[in-house]
Amino acid sequence: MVTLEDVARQAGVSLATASRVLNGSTRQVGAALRARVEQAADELGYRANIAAQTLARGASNVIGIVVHDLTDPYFAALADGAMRAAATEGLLVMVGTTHRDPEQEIAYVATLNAQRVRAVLLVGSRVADPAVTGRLRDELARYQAGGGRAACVGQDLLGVDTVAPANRQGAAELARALAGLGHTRFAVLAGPPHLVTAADRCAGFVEALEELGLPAPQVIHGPFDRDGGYAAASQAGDATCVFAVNDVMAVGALAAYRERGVRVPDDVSVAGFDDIVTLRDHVPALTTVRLPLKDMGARALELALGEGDPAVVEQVAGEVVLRESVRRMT
Amino acid sequence: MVTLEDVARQAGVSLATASRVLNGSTRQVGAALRARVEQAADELGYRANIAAQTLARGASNVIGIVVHDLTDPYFAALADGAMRAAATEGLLVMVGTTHRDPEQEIAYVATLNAQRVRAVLLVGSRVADPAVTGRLRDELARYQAGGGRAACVGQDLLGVDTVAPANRQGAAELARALAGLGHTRFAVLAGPPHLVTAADRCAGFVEALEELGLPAPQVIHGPFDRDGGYAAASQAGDATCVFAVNDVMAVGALAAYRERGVRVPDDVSVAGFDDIVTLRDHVPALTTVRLPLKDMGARALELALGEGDPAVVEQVAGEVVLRESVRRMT
DNA sequence: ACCTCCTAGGAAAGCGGTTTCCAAGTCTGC
DNA sequence: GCAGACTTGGAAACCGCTTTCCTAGGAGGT
Repeated sequence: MVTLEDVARQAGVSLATASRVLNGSTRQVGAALRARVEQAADELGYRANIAAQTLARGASNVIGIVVHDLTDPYFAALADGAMRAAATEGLLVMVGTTHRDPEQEIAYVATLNAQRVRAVLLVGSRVADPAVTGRLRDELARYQAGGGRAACVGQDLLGVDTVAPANRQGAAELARALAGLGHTRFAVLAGPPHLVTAADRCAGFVEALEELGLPAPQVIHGPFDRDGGYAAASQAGDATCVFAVNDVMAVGALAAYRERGVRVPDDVSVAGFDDIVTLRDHVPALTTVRLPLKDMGARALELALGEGDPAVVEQVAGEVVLRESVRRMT
Repeated sequence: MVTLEDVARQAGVSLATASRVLNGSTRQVGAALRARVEQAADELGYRANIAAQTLARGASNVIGIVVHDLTDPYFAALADGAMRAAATEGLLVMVGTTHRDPEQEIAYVATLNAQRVRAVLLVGSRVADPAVTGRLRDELARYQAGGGRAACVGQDLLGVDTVAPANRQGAAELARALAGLGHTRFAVLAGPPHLVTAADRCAGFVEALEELGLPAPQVIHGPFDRDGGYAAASQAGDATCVFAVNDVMAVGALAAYRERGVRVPDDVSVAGFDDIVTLRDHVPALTTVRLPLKDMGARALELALGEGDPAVVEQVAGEVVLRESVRRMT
């Protein structure tokens, strides 16, 4: 590899001058030398060694994003939002996927700390296990002690800047909207009990029904993905309306009903949560709670990069979107 | 930040010993000292500075993946495959998205070169512009000259290891299958003419029809995404069967037809390409050409990491999957 | 006992940059 | 024409870690 020293030698200048010309500096360099250096760099095909720059400058230009699963469009949208924001700041992005293993998340924080990334974004639901959360907090604290910045999209459980979707309220509004259509017997495809996002959405829904004086819904737990929705739908009893705690599960549920000849929304109404863009052409169109995922990702990055000393928590409201997957009861 | 020197001092050993204990080495360290070092590191919350390690070792443990658009499930699947493979090798991943701008791709190669990443994966279609391709090749050559490894998922236009989906053959087989159902009047929602993947799929389809002695299809160009498919579908004439060069476009086309009251497959048959998993619950189920995207991503990483000196090109066959979005003509 | 060979530990030289600190030269203003 | 203030270029320290090279001590062989 060609180094800055090679360039300096070829241009007949000192290392310092070459560095100032090529890699930015407050200092001026005379036009003649500048030209010589630039030509030398070009001839030699010089590329600065960023590891060396990072070491010397004591600051890196990369950020880390940790998501649960990139192939889940929910995370893809959040990550994309954050990555666009990062790109406008001239930052590079390291992406880690945990495949929903909280231990992996902790490990990634450690690794990203070792990389001395400028900021790390933890994207995705927290889990309800205090031991795991505690260890993650410790790891984050260690990172922050070294000057690292962190933010989270999910729940405010880590003591860092957080973009928190209003899962409870969104689910509650959805419940009221569905109740407003005349439904009274509900089921919730609730996802895993330990996933806070799933639990919050479920709880918000259940509470709203209670406030409305409606019977408690049947709550069916299972995986948080398409197949989880598919499986859970098969266990739903005589509900007229089924709430899957995310869109991907809802699509699984719709598939299950379709296979069994249950018509949606005629026989049963189905609603999801998130308003995943890739699914907007689904038939029947999914009633859901829209979350501005890209904005949330971008906002999380802003927060992480920002100076705010006390961790800020931003609630993001969801918007109920009624579409054809639900019907009015007559 | 806590440095290795801090740890060494606290443990009362030399830097060398601390390094050997904490960051791996061929050399043995006595149990007593080892324990002291580990305890000191733990007490101080030491995390190795990877920038420094990279510099000292002259080799990094990160790879770069450049994709067009992470929110497109096609790229998400490919990237996920590659990332899983990377994880098993203990490699970290930097992801760059070009948003379909070839200049961005070139810029990323330069940046990843500067990062001295172990390998870079260029995921996604090449463009038919020789000037752009030439500049990208130059940048890759510069990277490889410094010992960098590269691979591509797409077309063999870069002189690097390549995983090449058999777009022409896949499209041709699809054409024969559709013709076998009795269709004779086709339209192709062909995507952008300069995108090689789109062009290949279109060409393979057109050629196969020609070989079958069928009339040439109507070819409609447009963007390579959902909205492109939507728009293009609106311009299709009296074809009984429409081939969208990727699934996402096909879904857009289906949406357009649905809105216009055109029934699929009764009034028109629609086929796509890729077999995107997220779309497998679409109604009507999409006829398509299945590509093993995750495997392709993983394979590309293997190739990039492998030693093979002459660049290897691996064709990946697609498999025609007939589903309900097409009908047999009677 | 004595010599050789191996081993564990430490000193120090890089890795490729950035940046401080100097020195020399160039402009000002009077 | 000269002191003083700016510029510009270079030497060298330093960023945090790895690794080579050296040394001293211990094990093993005879």
